[in-house]
Amino acid sequence: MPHGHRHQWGQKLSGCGFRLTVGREAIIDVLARVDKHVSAEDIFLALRTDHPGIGLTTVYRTLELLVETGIVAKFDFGHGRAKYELTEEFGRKKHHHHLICKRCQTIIDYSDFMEDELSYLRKTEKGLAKKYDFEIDSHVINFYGLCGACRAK
Amino acid sequence: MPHGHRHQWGQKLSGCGFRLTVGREAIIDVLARVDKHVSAEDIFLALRTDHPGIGLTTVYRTLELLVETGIVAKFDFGHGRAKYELTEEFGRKKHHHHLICKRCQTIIDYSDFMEDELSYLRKTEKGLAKKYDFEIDSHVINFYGLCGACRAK
DNA sequence: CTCTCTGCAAAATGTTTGCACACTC
DNA sequence: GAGTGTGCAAACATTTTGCAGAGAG
Repeated sequence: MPHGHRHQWGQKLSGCGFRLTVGREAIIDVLARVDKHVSAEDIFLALRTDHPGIGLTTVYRTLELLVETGIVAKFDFGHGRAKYELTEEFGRKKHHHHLICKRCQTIIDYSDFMEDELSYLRKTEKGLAKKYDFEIDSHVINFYGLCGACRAK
Repeated sequence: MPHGHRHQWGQKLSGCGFRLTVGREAIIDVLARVDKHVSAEDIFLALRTDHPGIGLTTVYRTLELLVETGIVAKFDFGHGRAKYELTEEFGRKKHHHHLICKRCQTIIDYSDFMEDELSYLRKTEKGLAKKYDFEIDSHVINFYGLCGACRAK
């Protein structure tokens, strides 16, 4: 099932003049398996079992490459470490946004209410692009607050 | 003119059991003067002339305190350093969002199109709060892309 | 006078870089 | 075989912490 995607990113990488290496494949595999935001270290640790040879440096360098080529998206939630996940085009996960608990720092991904978002975004992006001469290609929407568990305390 | 605000945050701080020190006042003054996102180091450097005694450590500790008490908002745009600015309640700046250039990392604040946003947010926040048992108190909306100058190159 | 706040230096954290060797194409 | 990719160690940048002394209430 993931083979369609695998070929996709393989083509993308070699199409951009980058080589398909064992390390890169393993890193993308981890991202595809976990299906949530992970840090570079998360990936590094996940690789320890099957690919103990891959160093943290390679993980960082590969992630940078994947972000450049649009295979991976990088997020910074302000908790000290960057998080990464496959983009909509290359992963299984559909477009989503974040609910971030200020206390326990849990991040909930949601894909609800996207119809409302769509109409708002279309108008806003169009207006902003025109007014500020800015070509918008992506957006991040985060809601901050307290999750139920933290409020209960 | 800034005195109304000054008293506001002074009361907030002492009300929370924190002391009003020269350093804290100077740091909030910088934030009030610059009226844009600044890093801890930006503040530290801005203080070098009038308050050379204030160390970077104090800036960090004060900012943490101000974020806790809701006087300052902390942003992380993923460019390595956190940025701070006075919250809507304590600063002159009204509610805004960000346009971030992926190439030159310029951040444009905009306050346009807020009417469209308001209706979208009201619906979405309400729906999310209910579905995920989450008490939302703030949000961040960032648009990423290329500014006119970078596109011209 | 008490207790918080502060500067300094050092530590901790996350990420990047230099270099020689390894592997892909 | 040519040239990109990699591991390791060291460098780097930002932020945090320990401690003794200074300052606010």
